[in-house]
Amino acid sequence: MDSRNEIINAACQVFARLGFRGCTTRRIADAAGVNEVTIFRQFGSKEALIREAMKRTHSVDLAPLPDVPTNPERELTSWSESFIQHLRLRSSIIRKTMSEMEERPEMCESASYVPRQASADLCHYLTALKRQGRAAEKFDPKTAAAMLMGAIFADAMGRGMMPDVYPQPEEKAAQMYTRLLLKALGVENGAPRPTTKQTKRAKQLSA
Amino acid sequence: MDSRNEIINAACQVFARLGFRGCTTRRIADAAGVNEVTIFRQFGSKEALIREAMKRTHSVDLAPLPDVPTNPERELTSWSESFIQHLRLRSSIIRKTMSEMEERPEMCESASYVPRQASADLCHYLTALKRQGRAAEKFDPKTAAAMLMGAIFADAMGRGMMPDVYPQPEEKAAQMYTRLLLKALGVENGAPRPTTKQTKRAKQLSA
DNA sequence: TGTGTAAGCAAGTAACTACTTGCATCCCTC
DNA sequence: GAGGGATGCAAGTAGTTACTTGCTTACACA
Repeated sequence: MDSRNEIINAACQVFARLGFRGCTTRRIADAAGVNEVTIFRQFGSKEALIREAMKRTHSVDLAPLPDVPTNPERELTSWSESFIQHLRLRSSIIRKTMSEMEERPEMCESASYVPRQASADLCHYLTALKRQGRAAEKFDPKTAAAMLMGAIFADAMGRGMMPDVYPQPEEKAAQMYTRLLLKALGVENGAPRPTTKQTKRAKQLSA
Repeated sequence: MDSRNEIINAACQVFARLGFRGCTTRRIADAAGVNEVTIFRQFGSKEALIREAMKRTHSVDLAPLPDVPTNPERELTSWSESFIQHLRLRSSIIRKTMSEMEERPEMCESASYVPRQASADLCHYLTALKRQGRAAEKFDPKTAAAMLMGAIFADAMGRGMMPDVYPQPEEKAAQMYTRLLLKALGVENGAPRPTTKQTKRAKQLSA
């Protein structure tokens, strides 16, 4: 039962390098150190194998974002950093998947799980930030989330190809995007700004 | 000499749909309404044909951005809109190119021309904006440019796959990203804010 | 009217593709 | 030690791939 795992891992690697058409059963077998026939005995067909391999690579858990923001810059920065790292580690396979998706729409479901989850988490956090009255500017959480995630995604996909287009140093990029976003939202790192409701309470407290 | 053009166009279409490995000479010939042998007589090899086809698809001129900003919101929004439209029209071929690039690095040069140009134009504009003293916040032009372009790029690539993750309506997305960026930079649409140098002159003038 | 050039067509090459079959070998378990 | 399941190996199938060759047709130009 171990060869099964090795085959799936090998399939992931070869797929990331060469895409669906390029990852032939022979190449997968070579990479797995296994006879080509074993693949067909284990999975029935190349398509079934790739389906399993994709299911595995795309089921990942993201770093969580707190339900109640306390330090937006720190919390968002560390989320952004873990997200960009996730994308960078998988940039090859993500590129391949995005390119195959039109031809093989069944890949879409598993592949879109992570970005959907990330977007939902981020939107939820930004909405909480807004409700806390910490944002000086009006903004649409979905647009803001798409902006930050888009910047991170493009960086992870494009930096290898055009390093001079993206901010330096690479390790600070996620932080820089995050800070820029927080400025757009008018979020400072101090205590929540009073909302109209909170104002009375705040005044009473300070009196 | 006309069949040459039709072959190149067909090659672009088939490549956009199926990528390098999927765009077989037979399929290209069918799409061009031409005998397969003609391809080899005209271009010598499939690789040479694809090279020419890529050269053609990636040589595009972008909407210009003025050297001297006057109305940042209007100017940047219309630039963003033309950029996102450019990417949307070519999303299939861009996805394919990005996915093939690791395997065929020679594609990189022609494919990276447009985003490099766009980044340079945008950086130049944002730097001018800064020098004019119109930005209330300090910012790194390259980071800001990467952020806006990243948001636009991710939208153009990802909306088809996950429409609910991106801001609605689609036609306003570029504008929304642009506005968010301008807020991050602290740019208002009025006259340039005085810089320290300009302050004296401004005071003299107003006195 | 003759000539050159671009194209079509039919056929064929060698390599590769996913996938199958038959048989030998291993190791685990009863 | 016998049986069974997983694996390896050699061979083969039918289809596809890029690319070639030889011959024919069509049109343009002189």
